[in-house]
Formats: sequence, structure tokens, C-alpha cells
Amino acid sequence: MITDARVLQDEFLPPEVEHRDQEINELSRALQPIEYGESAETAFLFGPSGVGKSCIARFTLSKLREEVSTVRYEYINCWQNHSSFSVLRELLRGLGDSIEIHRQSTPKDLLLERLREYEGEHYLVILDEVDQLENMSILYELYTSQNISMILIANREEDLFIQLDERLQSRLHSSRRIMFKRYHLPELTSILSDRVRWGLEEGVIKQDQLELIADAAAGDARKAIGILRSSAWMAQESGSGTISTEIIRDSIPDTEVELRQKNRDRLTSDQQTLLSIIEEEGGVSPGTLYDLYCERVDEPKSDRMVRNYLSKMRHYNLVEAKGEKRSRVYYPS
DNA sequence: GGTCCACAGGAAAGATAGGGTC
DNA sequence: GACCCTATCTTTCCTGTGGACC
Repeated sequence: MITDARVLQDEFLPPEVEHRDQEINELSRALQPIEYGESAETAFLFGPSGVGKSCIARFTLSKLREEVSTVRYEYINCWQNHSSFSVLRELLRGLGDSIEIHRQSTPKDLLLERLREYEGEHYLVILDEVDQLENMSILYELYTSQNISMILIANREEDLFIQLDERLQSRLHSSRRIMFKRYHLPELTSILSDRVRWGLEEGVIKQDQLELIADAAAGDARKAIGILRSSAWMAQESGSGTISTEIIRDSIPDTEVELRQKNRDRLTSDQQTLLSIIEEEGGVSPGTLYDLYCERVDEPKSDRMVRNYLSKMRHYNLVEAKGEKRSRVYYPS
């Protein structure tokens, strides 16, 4: 049934992208100066998860490389690399810099100096989840570096810009902002049709079943492809020649659990304990949450640290906070 | 209106971990 | 092996805010 499993993976880069022509054109225009040996405009891609921001960035970059094969690039996820040091380290690795990079023994300034000294081919940096950076000053350093251009990806413009100092805000004020909206049902259905065409045998799923998946995904392409992937595997394992509606209906909650589990796996042990308490309690005040957390772990972190954890978990929609100050209650998302 | 208390979040200092140097 | 250096993690201290109570 599955002829090419890669097509059903999140990181698959399709040969053609539909329903994002305007966004691709805008990003292409921002990157166009690279074709003439100049720096590109800094481009911001904003929008909720699953609307194709990372995909469009990578797709547009691949098209650019067809024109300018020498352009170098690096994709960095700032959730995994949230310090300036680790971003610089990844950037230099991307350049294949011969400098010995050790986690604890290479001064950040030295890494920055090496990057500034870079005089090779144009270097395009994609910083995904850029709002997760602990220190935004690295953006200023990259902005002012020769031969380096940036594509910055985040969910909400206001959440990102509130973290920038005046110097960065004024520099980035005129940058190109590209807003991504959720896919409409026909668009999502069409995206799924392409994936079916590229990765599944003909006739295994009907059009109305794709619409059912698209409807359940509510504009989120990542979720829609996840449901399709889960359904295809379930059908294949059951030995069925086609994907039944029943299998799709079963896959919808499974996919939600899978996506949630992916986010959960990124949490530390203390963060997972906090999440478990919130899920068990259904809704819990900060004080009670901290008391329960202290009872459950051998070496509890400080309440301030727990607030940091909760802030991060809220950002990733694992928990929800309702009310302010003393009326604050945490709920599972 | 004044006071207390719970809470959020910024800033700075301390603790820790891991690789380098001698 | 002891010490140094540095990034990262964590704690402490602090300020501001707003609800509850008198």
C-alpha cells in the first residue's frame, strides 16, 4: 500500500508546493539579491504551526540553489539550540569551519569572530522557532555580518518583537514579513491528494475520506499528514487493500496523542512531572501545583524555576493558563 | 483606602558540568 | 590530578500587579 514512506513524513520536501504561491513569491523576492551577489532582505515567516512556514523556507531555498548553486545554508531549530553559543556553534559547523568547537571551552566571542571573518559564498541562515532564543542579540550580530542573510520563523509577530531591544526593532522594522494563514479545507484536501499520489498505491483512499481527514486537521497540514500516515500504516498492518473510514476515525485521536507525545518528549523529567500533575488535577493553582510537585520529586527545583518551566510548556500548548495573578489556574491543553 | 498575600517575571549571582592546560 | 575557563542551569532577590479581606 505504501510505496514511498518518506512522503508521509513531516520533514519531506515536496517537489511542488500548492496554495502558497504568494508566500513563495514574497520570500523569493526577499532572497533575490543573493542572485546578484548581495545580501538578502531579512525575512520573517509568521503563522501558527502546521501552515507550512518551514516547508516554504526550505522549498524556496532549494529553488534559489537551482539559480545560485554556490549559496550555503543552515537550518537551526532554536528550541534545541536556544543559546547564542549553540546557534553560533551550529552555524560554524554548517560552514565546516575547522575550528575545534568544544561545548564548554570555546569562548563565544571567538566563535563570533570566526563567523565575522567568514568571506566565502553567501550564507543563508534559517532560524526556526526563533522566539525561543534566550538572547536576541545574536540576531543583531548576524544582521550586521557580511555575506549572511536570515529567514526567521516564529508563531506570532508580537511575541517575537516584544523580546527585541530598540536597536534590533529599528533594524528589523523594514524586514519582510510574510504571514501564513491556516489552510482551507479544499487546500488541505489537495495537499493530501498530492501525498497520496506520491506515496500510496492508486485507489487506496477516496476523495471524501481525504476531506474527512482535512476537516479533522482544522487547517493544520502537519496534523492532516499525520492522520494520513497513521491511517495508511494501520491499513497496511491489517492487510487491508484500502484505507477504511473506520481506520481514519481511529487514527484521528491517535495522531493527536502522537503529536502531543512528540512535544512531551522534549520536556525534562521535572517538566513531565508538572504536566502529569496538571493532567491528573484537571485544573490546579500555581501554589498547589508547586506543593504537589515537591511531594512527587526527590529534589524539587525552586518555584522560580517551575515558573520558567510552565512558561515554556504554555508556549508549546502543553498547558493552558487561565486567569491572572492570584486567580491563575493551569489546565492541560 | 490600606494591607496582606499569591503570583509572574526580570536581573544577577551561584552552582554545575565538561573540556583544556600544565 | 588539580586547576582554569566557559556555557548552561538554577537559585535568590526583587519589583509590579491584582484579588481578598478588613
